[in-house]
Amino acid sequence: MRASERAYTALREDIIEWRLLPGTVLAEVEQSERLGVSRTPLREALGRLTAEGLTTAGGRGVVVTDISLEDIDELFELREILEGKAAALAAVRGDPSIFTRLQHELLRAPELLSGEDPARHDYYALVNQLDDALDAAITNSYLAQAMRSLRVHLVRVRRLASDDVARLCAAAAEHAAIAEAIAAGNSRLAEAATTVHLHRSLSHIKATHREENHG
Amino acid sequence: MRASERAYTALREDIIEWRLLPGTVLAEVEQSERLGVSRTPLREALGRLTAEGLTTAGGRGVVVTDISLEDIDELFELREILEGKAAALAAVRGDPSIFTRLQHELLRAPELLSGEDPARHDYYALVNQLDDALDAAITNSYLAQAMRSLRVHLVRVRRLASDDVARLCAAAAEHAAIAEAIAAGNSRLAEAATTVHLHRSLSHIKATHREENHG
DNA sequence: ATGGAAGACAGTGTATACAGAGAAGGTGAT
DNA sequence: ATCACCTTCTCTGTATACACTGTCTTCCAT
Repeated sequence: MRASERAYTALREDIIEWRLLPGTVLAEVEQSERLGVSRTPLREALGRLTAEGLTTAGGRGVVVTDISLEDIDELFELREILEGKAAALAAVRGDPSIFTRLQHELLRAPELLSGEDPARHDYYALVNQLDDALDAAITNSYLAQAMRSLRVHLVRVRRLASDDVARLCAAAAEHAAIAEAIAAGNSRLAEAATTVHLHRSLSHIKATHREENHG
Repeated sequence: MRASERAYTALREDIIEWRLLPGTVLAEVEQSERLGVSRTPLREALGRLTAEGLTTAGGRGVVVTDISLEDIDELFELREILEGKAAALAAVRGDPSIFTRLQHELLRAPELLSGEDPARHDYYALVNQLDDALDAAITNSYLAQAMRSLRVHLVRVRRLASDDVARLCAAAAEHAAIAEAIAAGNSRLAEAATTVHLHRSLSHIKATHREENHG
């Protein structure tokens, strides 16, 4: 694996997992020594992170981007636009059998969550399958690219919320509803189901965020 | 100005103006010598171009991205999603007086086009003002960023179409209609006017593109 | 004549050295 | 004591040298 790739992956993980907090300055010599790569591949990694919006190159050095509550609102506003339309397009263009299968698997998600995996690996893999199926069904690389770039920030926000089993079960049911609507070819229902899901996710995130601030 | 910035700007111009055609391989040594910069800043420029989608880093070297007719359809599909919603949001959140002023200036656009500027500089500056006003009005940096990244590709496509005065006058009238709807606070009308405008633009581009292929 | 292997070459990926700019701290003068 | 200026240091931006990988060509053997 290339050194720049390693540096990029490591820094991205550190930012998403909130080990590198917003406002942290990523000095080139410091980070290159920490990650065991030279400055050149590190600069490439920082460039990619800045292009994704995880860092900003304003003035002196590269700084980890902050995510405020207003940012989360804006993030979900765009998410609703993109994913709502994507679900509608998938309902028209997608292969129903794929989404029917995903719907049934999502309805069995509570079984996955009762397992002892603290990282909920199987659960998130299943949700990623739905995302991938959406990307493939819409047959629009620009839209898919826009959604991919948003998901990076979303994962970062998600780490702020408490992933309790109750919410994840509810989210799986909402995902199943989206898959069902797509499989049925009902674009308006698919878009509506996506809107509902995103609003519930946002409410959950905000609620847990408020709790943390008051705790 | 930094060398990497110069290289980025020059390459970007060359790609947008179709001086570097799709499929061209941008070898590092070759381009660094041509642009008079070292390989290091050139690599940074290529990285930014690749992040924007103007080039791809697949396998051997960096290659200028191709734009097919299907790509244009996908591009405008996403554009309609983003700009339609942006117009609707601007109608709710924007300052009406700004868009009223832009509406009136756009209605006088035919005067600008009757001038002898072959680059239509004043005209495009006015259209850019509308884009900037939209960006500011929506108060959503993620949506604004998504639209900005699309506009790069749009400018590239626009260079394919013949910018005849008739079409530009019609486009100005359509822009004025969008501004009017935003100023009136009518979000549904603003979105509809945007949809109409984009469909007409797309039809025009496709028509001229067909002509060129048959000519 | 054809296939395979080896060497040369081209081109990227990485490291390091050097230069310039900006900030911080200290010192002198008022 | 405070302010201004100068020095110095640290950091980024750039250039260049080196290494490695993949490919193409050529030569030898069958």
